[in-house]
Amino acid sequence: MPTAEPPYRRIANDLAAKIKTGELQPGDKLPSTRELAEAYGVHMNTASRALSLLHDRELITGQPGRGTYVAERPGQ
Amino acid sequence: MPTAEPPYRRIANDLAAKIKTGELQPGDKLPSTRELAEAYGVHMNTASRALSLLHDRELITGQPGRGTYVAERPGQ
Amino acid sequence: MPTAEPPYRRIANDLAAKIKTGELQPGDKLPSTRELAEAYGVHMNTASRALSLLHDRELITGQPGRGTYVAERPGQ
Amino acid sequence: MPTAEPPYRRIANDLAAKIKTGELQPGDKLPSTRELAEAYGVHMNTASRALSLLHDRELITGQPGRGTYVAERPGQ
DNA sequence: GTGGTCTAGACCACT
DNA sequence: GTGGTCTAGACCACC
Repeated sequence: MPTAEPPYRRIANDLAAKIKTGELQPGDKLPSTRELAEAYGVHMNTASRALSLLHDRELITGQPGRGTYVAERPGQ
Repeated sequence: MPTAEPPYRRIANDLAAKIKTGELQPGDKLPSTRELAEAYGVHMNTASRALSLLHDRELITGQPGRGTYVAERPGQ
Repeated sequence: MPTAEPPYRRIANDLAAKIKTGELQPGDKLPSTRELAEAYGVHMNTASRALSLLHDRELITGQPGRGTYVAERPGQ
Repeated sequence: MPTAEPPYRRIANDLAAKIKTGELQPGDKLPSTRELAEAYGVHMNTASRALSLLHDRELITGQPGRGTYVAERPGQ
């Protein structure tokens, strides 16, 4: 059995999918780290890592503490 | 004698070792922050920081108010 | 109103954004822990924790007593 | 130009090389996180990550806080 | 009960 | 001066 997806990737991929399908539109505000942690039932550190990953992929922008938003050209 | 390991890391590594050796099994509940603090003779803050480190390493999971548990795939 | 982002994360993300946008360049010196604490109106501990997060993300480098600097390859 | 090696990998590889060449023998005690951080001029978080990597590769064993040691059969 | 966070003030080691 | 850590005590939200 292959290694399962780590939680932070699961969350990141979930959000990425919502962006891809248009459920989350460019410019939309994402939940805060704390809200994500509660929503997905994980530790704040895990939620933070998920957001960090999306930031790296340039799917989201902004200062997460002041509000994280879906990038205007997600995936460039 | 060179500078020693700080207590919060000592505690974190101690728990990590117990997970690695199987003394703590995936799904097992860890002692509460307060219990850990008492067991190691440190302040709650210090014990909390140790647990935070293990969260980062994805060795443990759990959310506030529900306790802390050994991750299902510790170390991925 | 849902629970907000904790200050130490807000500060960390704020600094991370400045690095990402280039407002803070690789090699630049960051404000000291004490300066950050004053600037954001928080305790030194809180500012220190924010910097620790950025260390984990490899966005900043430096050792005790020498100041903190933007990493050469922020975000790898 | 290819992405440079992140510091924590550089340190991990450095230690791994010392184990491979026999400069560090099975059973030898490794420096503490703090000592490693000082020796390599990096943050404690970075040194900690390097040790964690070696632990994952089973090159080292033990509870790092109580002392980390070169594994008896490094690389298995 | 649980974990998470903040302030306050102190100490240490290194530059 | 710098960053890193610890204690002490408090508060919050969720179960």
